[in-house]
Amino acid sequence: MTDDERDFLAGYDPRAYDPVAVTVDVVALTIRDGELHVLLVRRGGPPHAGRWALPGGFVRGVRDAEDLPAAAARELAEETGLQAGTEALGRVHIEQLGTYGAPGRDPRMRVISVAYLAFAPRLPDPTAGSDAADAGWCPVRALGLTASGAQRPGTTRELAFDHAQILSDGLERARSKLEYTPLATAFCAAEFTVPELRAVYEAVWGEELHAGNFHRKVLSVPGFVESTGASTDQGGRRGGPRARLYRAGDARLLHPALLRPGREEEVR
Amino acid sequence: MTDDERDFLAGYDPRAYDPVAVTVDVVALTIRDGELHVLLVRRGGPPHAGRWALPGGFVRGVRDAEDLPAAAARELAEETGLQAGTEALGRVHIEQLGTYGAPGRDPRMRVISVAYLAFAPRLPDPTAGSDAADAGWCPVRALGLTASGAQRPGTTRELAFDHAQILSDGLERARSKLEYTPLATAFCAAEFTVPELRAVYEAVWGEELHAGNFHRKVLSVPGFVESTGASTDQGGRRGGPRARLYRAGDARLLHPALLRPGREEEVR
DNA sequence: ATATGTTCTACTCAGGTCGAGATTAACTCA
DNA sequence: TGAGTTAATCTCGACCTGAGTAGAACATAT
Repeated sequence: MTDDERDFLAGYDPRAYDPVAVTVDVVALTIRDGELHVLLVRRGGPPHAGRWALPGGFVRGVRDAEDLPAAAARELAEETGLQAGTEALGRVHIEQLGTYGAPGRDPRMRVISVAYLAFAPRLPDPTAGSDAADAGWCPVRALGLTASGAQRPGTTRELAFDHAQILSDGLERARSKLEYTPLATAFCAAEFTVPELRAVYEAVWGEELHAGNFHRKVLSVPGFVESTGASTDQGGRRGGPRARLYRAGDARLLHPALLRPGREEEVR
Repeated sequence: MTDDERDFLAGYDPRAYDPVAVTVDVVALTIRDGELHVLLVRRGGPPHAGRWALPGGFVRGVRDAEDLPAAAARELAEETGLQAGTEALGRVHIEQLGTYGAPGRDPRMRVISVAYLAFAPRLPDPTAGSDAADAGWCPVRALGLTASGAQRPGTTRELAFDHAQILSDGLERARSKLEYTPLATAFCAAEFTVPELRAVYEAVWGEELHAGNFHRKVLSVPGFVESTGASTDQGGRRGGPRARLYRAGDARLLHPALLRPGREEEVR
């Protein structure tokens, strides 16, 4: 049977072809207490029972056929207990991350996973209203991810399947997108201060930034933030003047970009 | 039936679940006669008979299970007549572009396509040795793509399915990657001159660059190119001194980046 | 109330990069 | 031989960056 004949058959009866399952997995990131967190669910049954995994599920193919971003939004809504169409879910930014389909990544069968990346302001705890056995926001730092996408040995929360690699790719994407898009505003409330925005960058990049230069650059990028004219009611927790309030501007790209410091170690 | 029960069944017998087919499509780009070209095949049968499409095919799921990048390389090799493992194919850069799975994008059934992007130096014409009815390198400019990814009405070569959108995404990825990676060297021969490298940037970006500034920036980026010490045998076609020869360096990221000019029109 | 420390915002300064143009040398073609 | 073309280098002003400083506003402790 040639490829053409096989493709022809598969075009009209996929059951005659090799069975492949498609899932959607979500890397949902948020910031809690100044630290970056990812949404994880604990697997109830085999394989990898008891391990933590990214929320996900099979794509509905024909009945209730849904687009891939819609499937990702549905998975996120199911795990976080947020109702679709809610204003809180509407502020969530969702984008495609990549597709993972290495043979053997799921021991049961051939599974191809389309991974999505979601950014959101602080979301509620997913303990209530979720159909997963256990779910929660986990500090990314506690997962012991290395630069190559593997987990350091001895990590308490071992991720299932190749989810450590997917999460690592998602983190790199998020760190990179903060540089040249106004994505950081998706982590903030509707109105925010420049120091709050700086805290987002510091949490995602994992390093402290120069407050003065950050302030100057954010305000100099056209369309990044726009002033509301108001200020915070009180000063900072440990003193300082009241910060001015801003909301997200209409720019989709930051120019000039806010580049990460310490990128001297070019990958060779 | 709840989602959990359905997932359980699908985990062990995918035929009990909604049928979804997975294909791999390839956006193969090369430069011929100073212009950017994409590899297209003409569809023999319905749907979209007679239209041009990106080369692609179904993923082998269980028998001869192959990884997604391997499937993309296989599709490219089949259409171009290049043998796998050849040195010419080894110089081809392949990366994942994105996954397209909107319901109805293929009228026959639910098809989810994982798109790959391939860059290569000038490859042979795919007329011989290919199993497709017709295949060839098409100038990207002739397809009349708009910024939003659609084709201008009246274009002679109308692309099948959502392949105009996929190609448009691939072009934007390629243009962007030239900025901060040494990808342009993948379009060149093993040894090349700075003007040849500049011609690659001009072909992909579609605009002329300042020769002097380009020269200075390429040589100032550490690890981008390294000198061979040799020069070309003859000067340019229409005169001029002999250009020095370089080969690709070991950098994976360009710092500082070579940004596109005229990006003032930030997307708002 | 006063003192002390913290934080937001604004400003300055040296160094580097960028775009645009000019210049010199090398080469082809008529 | 002369004209035109091109590679490679240099100059110059505008702009951006990181680092540091300074002042004003605010919370907290004494």
